[in-house]
Amino acid sequence: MRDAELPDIRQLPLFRTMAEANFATVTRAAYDQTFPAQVQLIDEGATADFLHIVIEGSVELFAGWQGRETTLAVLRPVSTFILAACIRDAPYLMSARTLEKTRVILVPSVDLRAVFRIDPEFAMATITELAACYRSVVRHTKDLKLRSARERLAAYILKQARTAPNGVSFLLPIEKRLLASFLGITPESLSRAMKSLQEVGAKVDGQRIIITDRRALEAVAHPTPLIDGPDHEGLTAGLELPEAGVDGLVRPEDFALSGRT
Amino acid sequence: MRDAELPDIRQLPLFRTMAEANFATVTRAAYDQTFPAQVQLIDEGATADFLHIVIEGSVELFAGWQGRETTLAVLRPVSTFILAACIRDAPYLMSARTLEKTRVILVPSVDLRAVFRIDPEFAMATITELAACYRSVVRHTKDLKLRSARERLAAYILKQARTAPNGVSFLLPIEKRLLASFLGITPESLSRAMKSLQEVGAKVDGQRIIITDRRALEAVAHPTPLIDGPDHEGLTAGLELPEAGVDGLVRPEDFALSGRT
DNA sequence: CGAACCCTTGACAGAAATCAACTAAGGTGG
DNA sequence: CCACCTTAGTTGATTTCTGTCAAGGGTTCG
Repeated sequence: MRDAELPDIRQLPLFRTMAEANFATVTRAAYDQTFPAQVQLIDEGATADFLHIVIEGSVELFAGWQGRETTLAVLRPVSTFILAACIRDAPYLMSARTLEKTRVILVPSVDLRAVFRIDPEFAMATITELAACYRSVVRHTKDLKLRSARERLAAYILKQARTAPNGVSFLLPIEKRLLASFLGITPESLSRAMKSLQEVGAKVDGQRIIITDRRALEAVAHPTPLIDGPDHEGLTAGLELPEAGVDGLVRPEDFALSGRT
Repeated sequence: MRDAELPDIRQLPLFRTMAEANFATVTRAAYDQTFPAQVQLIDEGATADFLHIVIEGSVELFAGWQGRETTLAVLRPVSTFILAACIRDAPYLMSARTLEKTRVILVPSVDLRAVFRIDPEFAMATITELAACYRSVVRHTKDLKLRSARERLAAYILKQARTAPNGVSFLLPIEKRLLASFLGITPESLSRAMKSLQEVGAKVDGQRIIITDRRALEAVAHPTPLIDGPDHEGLTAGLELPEAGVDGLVRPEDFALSGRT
């Protein structure tokens, strides 16, 4: 694989602390591949041969059953996925596909398993990473079981807004149909939920969301770190969002709506 | 703590492989406590000071939000819980309460964290355990997002039946209201779902379920290891069920119904 | 025996899915 | 450059599913 992204990977919590020699071992055997959009990287049910690391682009993790499909996470650089399946040498529970042109590093899971047997630092990092993944799914499950669709959407909007520089306006980092699937509803239901939240305190204009009444939204979502996660933790569904206003300044156009309403 | 259960704990996958000295360290600092039914052991949001191990009885893991509540798992001996929170030294995402008279070992999480830094075998076992927990929650989430309430119930029944010695009849290992909460529905909805499955192939008589048409049930549930888990893996909601016919023999009364239908 | 509590059932309300039609935006190829 | 096609998103009408509220039967336990 090419070396240009090694420093990025090395900086991941998972790889940051391991011995240099072991990092070399793992990455030497790894593949570096770039895929176009809508390529299925992983088939649910297949055996886990590679740990995947998203370097550029974005990847959807989803699962299907009886013709239905649901997305479980959307990953952006730089993050790893399907670590658990690699560890257990078990079938993937989720499929993965690229959402856009995406660069992925593939680390053979055999190498991975070999290394965290001999590198305590890496083992430690793996434990921490897995615990974080686990907690993330638990929160998602709580979200699904305790909140209604509208409440989930409100919470999602507040969560996204918190990461926005101005805290008020942001662009949806993923397509609405994908967001719907992540929230566990149909696109139609999402559309209606959005509409109903407009009357509450979230203006919607295409990809742009503008919070007009945070209090009112919070009265719907009742955000809590025990479901929505602490501020410093990344969400699974599209944080690190590409966004207008990334420079931290609030721009006039962040509040401007385009023609249609 | 008393020593009588040390061998049981030692046999847990999590502790089986670690060095004897380290096992001694961990258990020496541990508490052994017995609680009556309906005692809340853990408060969601509190910081994780102890890894818990159920020795006798059963424990419900649940979470609440805005007056609502949902159960995320029911644990029976011998199993550990809230490992992830202990590792990350983070607030518990779930509360826990005893469902009956229950004996629990409490291992201080500081000791735990100290030991898996110095014991590679224990670190390895922790990784494996966490990966299993993660996969279990992912399956639960898929169940929730991909199947309807009736389909989830059918799948649950088939799963339970597979673990029964005769494969056809078994006793619900948990109260129906608890099962409802685990499946993410109200007790009323569960009751109706049960009724509707009776016409399909699952006779219900109080706690006893008898499968009268496996094929028909499977046509509803479409069971798959990618959601329901492989045969050898334990379910989170009440496997290792206390059950008539545990000796492996099929008894006539397993098929008998009591008076009312 | 009474008081809870679990479970069930019925009637109803609300939430979300489905089916269908329509708009808008983006890309393609003539 | 424009006609055409595809796809995301919206909206409306309707059905299906699930929750809520209320009541009653049965059981357990003090």
